[in-house]
Amino acid sequence: MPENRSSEEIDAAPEACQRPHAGATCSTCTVRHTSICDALADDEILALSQMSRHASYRSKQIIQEEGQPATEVANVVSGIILLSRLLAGGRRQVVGIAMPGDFIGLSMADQNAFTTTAVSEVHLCIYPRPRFAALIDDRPSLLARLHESTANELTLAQDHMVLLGRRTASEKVAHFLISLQERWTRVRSNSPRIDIPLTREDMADYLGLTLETVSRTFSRFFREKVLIDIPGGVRVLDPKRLSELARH
Amino acid sequence: MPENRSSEEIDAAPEACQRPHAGATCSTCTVRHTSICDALADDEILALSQMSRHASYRSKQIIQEEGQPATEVANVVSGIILLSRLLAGGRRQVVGIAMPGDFIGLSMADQNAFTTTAVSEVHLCIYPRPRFAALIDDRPSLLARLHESTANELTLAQDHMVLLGRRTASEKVAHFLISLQERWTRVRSNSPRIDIPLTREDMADYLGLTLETVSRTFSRFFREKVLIDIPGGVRVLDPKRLSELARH
DNA sequence: CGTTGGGTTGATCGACCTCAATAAAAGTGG
DNA sequence: CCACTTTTATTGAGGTCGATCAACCCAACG
Repeated sequence: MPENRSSEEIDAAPEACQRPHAGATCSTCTVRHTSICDALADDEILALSQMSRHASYRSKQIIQEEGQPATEVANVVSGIILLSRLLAGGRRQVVGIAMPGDFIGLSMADQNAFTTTAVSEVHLCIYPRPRFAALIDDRPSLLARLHESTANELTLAQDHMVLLGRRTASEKVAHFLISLQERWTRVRSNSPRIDIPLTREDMADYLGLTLETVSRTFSRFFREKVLIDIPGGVRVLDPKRLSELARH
Repeated sequence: MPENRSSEEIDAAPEACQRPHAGATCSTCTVRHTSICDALADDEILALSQMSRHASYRSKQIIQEEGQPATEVANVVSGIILLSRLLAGGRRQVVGIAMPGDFIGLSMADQNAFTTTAVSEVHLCIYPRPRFAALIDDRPSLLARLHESTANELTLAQDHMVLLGRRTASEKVAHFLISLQERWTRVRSNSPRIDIPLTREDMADYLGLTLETVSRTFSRFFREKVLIDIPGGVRVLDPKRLSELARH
């Protein structure tokens, strides 16, 4: 059974290393220019960094829970986070995957719209929501950036609706792998290697499938030499064939 | 065969009645306070109305096409619009339904992310994108309202992902009917009558089903006295049973 | 070592799709 | 207003993709 801890704010659990910090870290931040922070001038960054705290999460740890009051918002500094919703009968749908540079709490709603779960070691840069909201009111450029991110997220959501509603299992898996690869290249360099920190079940819940179907689809891709299995992910052998399978 | 006209901007076709107009209409606009215009003071409304034009569309008419440059944004004044994406093999996924008060072009992207199609007589209030963008830059309150709408749209998109990925056919249809009813009550008064201007195929493409499955599901709901068939829509006989079927 | 979480694979089942025929509406033009 | 076409809806028969149920493997770990 998973740990399944409840928390009314972004998790400040003993096992989640946290360090309030003042100032200097933003200048060395690895997502400084890929996150919404990029919209801010140096003096504004200072204001932001002064209200921030950092926290780490272990894999499988729940960060925020659906329906709970949202007291904080955060930037993902490293690691991968699943955004999911629960349904009657234990059914789960993963509605998004957050990666380094992504912002958690785009909508600035006062209730969490989804559960956030770490699927690898995760580092967050966390801001109190009221103070972040105040900063937004002051800084239209930050709001513009926030809106840009939200609009981008909406486009991704629409892509995913198409995937969930109208694609076959193998199209889903192939498409997932390609989009994961693209998102990795935005963080690291491009590579035929795709790291997959998600379990088969996580992927199934993202793709609207069962874990068995995901497993079978991977097996078939291995058998057909489209991919090879490597620890912690896959390596793409036949990128052309993979994108044909994804049918974009 | 449908008319299938191509258009690089919001349709100014001869059959789409259009009238540029100055000023006075906003004060009598039926969606004045349910649209993003609500964020604006009277003098700003004046500025907005001076850049606007109105246009009407007949049912089945394509308003904008996916991938085309987006030169205009618009408010829905009346009628219903489907936002859809096309996929290889003629597959279509409806990613959203716009109703009176909704804004088309939330993301302010320069390419249309989807095709917009009228499914009833539609009236739009249209603004040139560059001038609307300039107004946003001037007016943080408008940007805030735009962001709010986009965030709201994102939440709806996440709901829909759950529906597409994890609900059964009858849950999908029941859920669709309830959400349609809820959205109608935001425009009109609450009623057991639900107007459905969409065809079975439109609904199928929205719900990730085939039109036959949608038809069969309706037939079953009629047979089980959950709904009765009325011209142009349905009447809910057993609201309790309907929401059970939707399994919130 | 046993235990536990994750993965694979097989056998079977069923929800939904596909194909097809028919009916009912809704336009369209004489 | 009535034939005629076109669009939309219904219903059936049969097929299939992915789900379900279940057994087993493997690696990590206390």
